[in-house]
Amino acid sequence: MSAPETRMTRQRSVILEELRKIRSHPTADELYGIVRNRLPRISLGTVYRNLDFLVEVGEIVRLSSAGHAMRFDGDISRHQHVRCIHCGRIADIVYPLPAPSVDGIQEVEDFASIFASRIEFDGVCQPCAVAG
Amino acid sequence: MSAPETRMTRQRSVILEELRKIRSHPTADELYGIVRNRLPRISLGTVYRNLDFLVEVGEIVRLSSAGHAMRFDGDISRHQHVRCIHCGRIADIVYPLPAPSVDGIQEVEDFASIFASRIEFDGVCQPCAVAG
DNA sequence: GTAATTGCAAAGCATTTGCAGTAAG
DNA sequence: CTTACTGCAAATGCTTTGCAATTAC
Repeated sequence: MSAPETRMTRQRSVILEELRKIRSHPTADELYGIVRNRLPRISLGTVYRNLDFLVEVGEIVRLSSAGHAMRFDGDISRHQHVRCIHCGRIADIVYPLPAPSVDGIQEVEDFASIFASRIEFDGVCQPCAVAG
Repeated sequence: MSAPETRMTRQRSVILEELRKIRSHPTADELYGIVRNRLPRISLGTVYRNLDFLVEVGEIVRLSSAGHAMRFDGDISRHQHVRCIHCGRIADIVYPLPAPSVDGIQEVEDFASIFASRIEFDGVCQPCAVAG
């Protein structure tokens, strides 16, 4: 039982290409709209399946937005994000401190391992601030 | 148009009481199950509405679990969380570094303000580690 | 050729909402 | 009394999934 082979379909390459081209951290549905300009018959399910696949193999990053739709980032370099608490829009942020190391942790109950950390910021984006 | 008055209903007080009593960062549905032991006729909608209200007034904290169900914390003291990437379980963590200050931020496009930050950790909880 | 992947449509879940009835103050 | 809040059930929104038809390799 070796790992199944993977195929670079047109859909997959266009999704990856478009996600890398833009900087807006789109939702699956937004990316679906963008990709449909080039592949009018693609389905939303295919977009979701390919985003899952691309996250799995580390080509893109899935951004956790609490309660809101997930967003995706084609830029896998180390950086942090600010999320607008009103509309969910996400922007990149350059934060000068190093990512918190897992070494400093003092107390955790019932966890076997901790291997990643992330700093997240909350804010209000310009359009939402103007809209009140 | 003054702010509407608020009423301390039995449902609201039991929800808050039970959430403060446990340390498991339950989902709305899990808390619904717990609260139903004392209020068998309560509805899930009421649990959601009260959790929203309690978050709004700052009595409890809503924890953003990416894509998964939201979890709630009756402990509003400053602490961080580890989330199990397999089952979503959340544990408290005592992290010694100060929360990142918003002052150090160097670059943000299109954001009017940034006012909160949070460190999150990913891990694998004991039960999931054992389960493989 | 074979099986990974697709499009489509239906299903799944967490959460929200409309409404008539209930109860807190 | 007044109106915030409740239970119920239906609706919403995002994401996943089953299946027969494609298509990459």
